[in-house]
Amino acid sequence: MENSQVNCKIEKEKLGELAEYLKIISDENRLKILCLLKHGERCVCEIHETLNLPQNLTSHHLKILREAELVIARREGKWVHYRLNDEKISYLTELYREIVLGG
Amino acid sequence: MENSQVNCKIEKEKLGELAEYLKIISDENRLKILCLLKHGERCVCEIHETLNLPQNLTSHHLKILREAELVIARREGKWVHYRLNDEKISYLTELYREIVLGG
DNA sequence: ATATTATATCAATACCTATTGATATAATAT
DNA sequence: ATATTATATCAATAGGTATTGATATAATAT
Repeated sequence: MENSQVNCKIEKEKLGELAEYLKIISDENRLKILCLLKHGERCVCEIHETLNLPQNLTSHHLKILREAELVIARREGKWVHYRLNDEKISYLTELYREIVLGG
Repeated sequence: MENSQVNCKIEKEKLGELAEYLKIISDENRLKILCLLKHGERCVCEIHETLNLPQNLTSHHLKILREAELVIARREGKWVHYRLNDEKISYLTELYREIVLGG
C-alpha cells in the first residue's frame, strides 16, 4: 500500500501550506528581510534603510510576512519591531523536508 | 566585522538563485510532480495521468523544472522519462538552509 | 506512405502581485 | 493644539504566469 499516489494523497493537505510558504519566501526582498531578521529584532526603519527599500514597500512585505506568521510584530512607542517566528519557520522547513526531500 | 549587512552582502549573489528555486517549487502542481518523482523516474503520460493534469500543462511545468535543472529528461522511443536531479536539489536545499536558517 | 501515440509548442486569456506615489494613522514632543 | 517621526494603507500601474485549446513535432507501427 505504499505507492506514490497514496503518498501524494497523504501529503496533499500539507502541500498547499508548503506552496504558500514557498511563494511568500520566493521574493528576493522578503528573503532579504528574513535574512536580516536572523540577526535579531529590527524596526521597520532599520529594515528599509539597511536594505535600501522604500518604506511603504518594506511595510507591504512585512505585512505579507506577518500575515503568514513568519514574523512577529511588537510595537514600542512609535516603532514597530519585527522578529522571526522561529517555530513557524521550523515547522514549514520540516514540511519542505518531508514533501520535497525524503519521504 | 560580523554585522547583518556584511552577511547579507555575502549571501546576496546566492539570494537570487534561491529565490528563483523557491518560486519554481512554490507552484502546487510542480510540487506534486517533484513529490511523484521522488519515487522514481516517470514518463510524461504517467505524470499527467497520476496527477490528473492536462497533458500540455504537465509538459509546460516539466519544461520549467527541466530548464531550472531540477529534473532530468531522458527520451526512450516515444516516451520521455523524467527524474529528479538530486544533486541540484541538494545544492539548493543547502542554500535555503544557509540563507533562511542558520548563518 | 498513413495512422497512432507521446510529447512539446503556440496563442490567448485571466489572474495575481511587486512596485510606486500619495495619503492616512499612530505615537510622541513642543 | 501643532509638528514631527514612524508605520500602514490605498489606488494605479506594469509585468509576470498558470491555465486552456489548438496545433506541431517526434517516434513507432501498419
